[in-house]
Amino acid sequence: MRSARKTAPEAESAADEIAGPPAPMTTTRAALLVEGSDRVFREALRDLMTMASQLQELRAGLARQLGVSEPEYRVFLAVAQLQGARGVSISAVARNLGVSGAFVTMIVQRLVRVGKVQKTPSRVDRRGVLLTLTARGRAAINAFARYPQTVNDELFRDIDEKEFRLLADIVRRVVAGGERAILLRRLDQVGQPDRKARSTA
Amino acid sequence: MRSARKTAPEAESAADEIAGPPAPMTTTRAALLVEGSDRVFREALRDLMTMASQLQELRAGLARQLGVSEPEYRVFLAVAQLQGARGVSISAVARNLGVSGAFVTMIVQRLVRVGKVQKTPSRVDRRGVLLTLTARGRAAINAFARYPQTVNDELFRDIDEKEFRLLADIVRRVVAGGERAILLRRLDQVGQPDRKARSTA
DNA sequence: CAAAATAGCTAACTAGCTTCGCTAATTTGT
DNA sequence: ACAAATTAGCGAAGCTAGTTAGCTATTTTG
Repeated sequence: MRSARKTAPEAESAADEIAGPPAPMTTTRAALLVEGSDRVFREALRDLMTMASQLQELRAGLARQLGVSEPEYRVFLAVAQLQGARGVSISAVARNLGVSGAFVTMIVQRLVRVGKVQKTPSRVDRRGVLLTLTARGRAAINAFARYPQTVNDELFRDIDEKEFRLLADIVRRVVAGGERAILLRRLDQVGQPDRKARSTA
Repeated sequence: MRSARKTAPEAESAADEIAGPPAPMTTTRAALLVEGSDRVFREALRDLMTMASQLQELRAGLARQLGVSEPEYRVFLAVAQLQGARGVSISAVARNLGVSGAFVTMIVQRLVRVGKVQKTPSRVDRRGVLLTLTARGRAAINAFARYPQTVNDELFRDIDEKEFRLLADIVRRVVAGGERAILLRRLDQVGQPDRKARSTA
């Protein structure tokens, strides 16, 4: 993602600010409306999305610093975090990241090739494989630690403790709302005469 | 995106909860640490990411409801929102969405093919084109309006007005922090003697 | 009025991730 | 004990979202 808007707020030409058709509300909850308009709400939603892509971009930057692609970075961190004392399986990493096992397999191959991660066949299940960081991987992650720190510190520079806790709390509740909303959506869908029907089981 | 984590919090096997190596802090700001640990901070960051992908998933669901792909949906809404009285140019939509003009061109072609959007050559600039919703497009968006509403209402069901305003405010500041952080990162990069340059192409 | 900039288009390509189909090992039902 | 079903991992093929490069037609500008 290459920096969204530049600084050019010209949406039309430069002469008229015609509103066009009314455009329906995006929420009906009074608490989310400011002066009867959903404008602030839409902006907040957009900011949320912007923040999300910033976080992704920053993560991509950190990945580059470490010399790996973004998905490699995610898998690498997941292994670091989940390996415990014996190592972690491909499928556990896949579940943790919410991606397919086949994908983790591929990514891990690259990480092994560059010597950051190690695969040792599991002794208790000979189909399985246990992933651990190599010494080089651990060294990399330690040497690297200060970058996420500076990034995160800058990100939240203007947020004080009270705000942070509130943010954490609110976001947790919105995530819960998200789960509900997604579920609702699914149920709604089921009512429909089944379009696409395939896969997902 | 096919449903991330299910509900299975099993990361390893089921027997041990070994901690593994210490894992470096992800922030140094005291305001972000709870009891000297960055655990809450990391969780908040993860929640933020989760929320982002929920929003995306919900948007994808709305898109399907409308019978278009996700990027088509985004372009469609952007046109609806920016068209004003005369229509909006391809490049304005591209800027608004933060994607390349070429991409918008393609997406718009599909939307034109399915009759939701209209291209009329601009009379004042014969290179340009003005995008507007067709009658069918407008009808679609109106018939459709209640879906985003129910989704958004459910999403923020537990958030009251005060919290909403604070959230909007905090997020705005974090976005500003994100811009700073990204900039910093860029500057840092320039200082370095260009590592790797090639790789992965 | 020539040079540079701008709007849009097409084509070729990349990254990230999925599904499908396979093998080998494991678990389960009888 | 052993056939049937399941699970772990792998490779290949394919999909989607997006990009860049290069082109043409037009407009703006020194």
